[in-house]
Amino acid sequence: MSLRLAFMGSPGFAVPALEALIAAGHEVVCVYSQPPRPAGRGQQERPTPVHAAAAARGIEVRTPKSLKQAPEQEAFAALKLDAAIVVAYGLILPQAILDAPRLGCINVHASLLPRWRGAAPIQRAIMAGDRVTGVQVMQMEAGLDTGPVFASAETPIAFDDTTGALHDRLAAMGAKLLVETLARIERGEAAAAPQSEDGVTYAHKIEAKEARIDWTLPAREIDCKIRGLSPAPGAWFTLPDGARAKALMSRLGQGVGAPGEALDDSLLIACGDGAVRLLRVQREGRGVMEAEDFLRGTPVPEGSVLG
RNA sequence: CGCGGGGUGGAGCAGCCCGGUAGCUCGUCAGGCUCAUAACCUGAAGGUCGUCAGUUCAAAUCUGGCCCCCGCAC
Repeated sequence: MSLRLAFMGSPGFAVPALEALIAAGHEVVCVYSQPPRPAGRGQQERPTPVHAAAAARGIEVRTPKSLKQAPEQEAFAALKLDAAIVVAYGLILPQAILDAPRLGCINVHASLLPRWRGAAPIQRAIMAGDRVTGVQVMQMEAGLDTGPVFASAETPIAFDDTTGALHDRLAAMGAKLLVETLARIERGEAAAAPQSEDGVTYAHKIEAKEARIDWTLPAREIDCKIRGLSPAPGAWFTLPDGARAKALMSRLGQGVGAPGEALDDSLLIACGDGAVRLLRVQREGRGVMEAEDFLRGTPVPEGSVLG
């Protein structure tokens, strides 16, 4: 059995889902993704990861800036889909789009709803110190990640998890769960349960200014922020010489000192409460490296203070 | 052409401004010391200095092109 589908997604997180659908034998007739925009160093236009993956497989890619206009909605309806699979697409889907496919629009979301509805569920879960998270497959509604849930899968968040690691794990889990759930829906065996009305939280997009480390905060929070913002955008601070650096991995440590003060020669840094040991660091202009390597080029002796 | 930093033995860096026989920390290998060690001592191996071309008696160092990596902004 196979369904006639459109896939709507943009970042790397969505690529495994697209590939899994194809591998499962579904007919992905069209892929929607955010339009290429000048971005990054050099301001070159870059297609999204989903766009690139779809193009590489010869699938038609559409990149409308909005789906609110009638022509786009008509073009979508003309696909005569069984369902549209939406994974981190980044555009609001008007009711006309949600209603067009026979089975509606089905979404893969990287959190245990209703916790962390919104744009950055993986980062927010780690930053908040959650012990567990997961992926869910749900029926889309007009509201932001409010639809009833078909299926979910959980995974614990380890003390050394980063957004990067969790992202890859959840992307794979989501792809698998999506294919399994789609099969059940196809057989008419799937039931979607409404989300709880309690425990709703929103995973707001990560803003540049919150990536700076405030050493007066408790070590626990700083550790979670470092891992939650790793590898991108990366929690940053300033070195004694004024250069900027990112902390990509850390571990809670023990010690007391003025916020930002190095308590030994190995990047044990005092926070407002407790201390964190920085395990992976990147100085501006240089590559990411383990603390041991970093310190060989940029010593941070006990007593020096980070900003 | 958005702004900027960088490519030097396996790793991280210095040397470049003021051309002249490649340095530091670590790692590796061998030997020594030690009850023992990731500690200490001695010795060794290992580098076309990203790449192409130019200037020069001489280029890691000066000039130009190209490739790659990264920070900021977006």
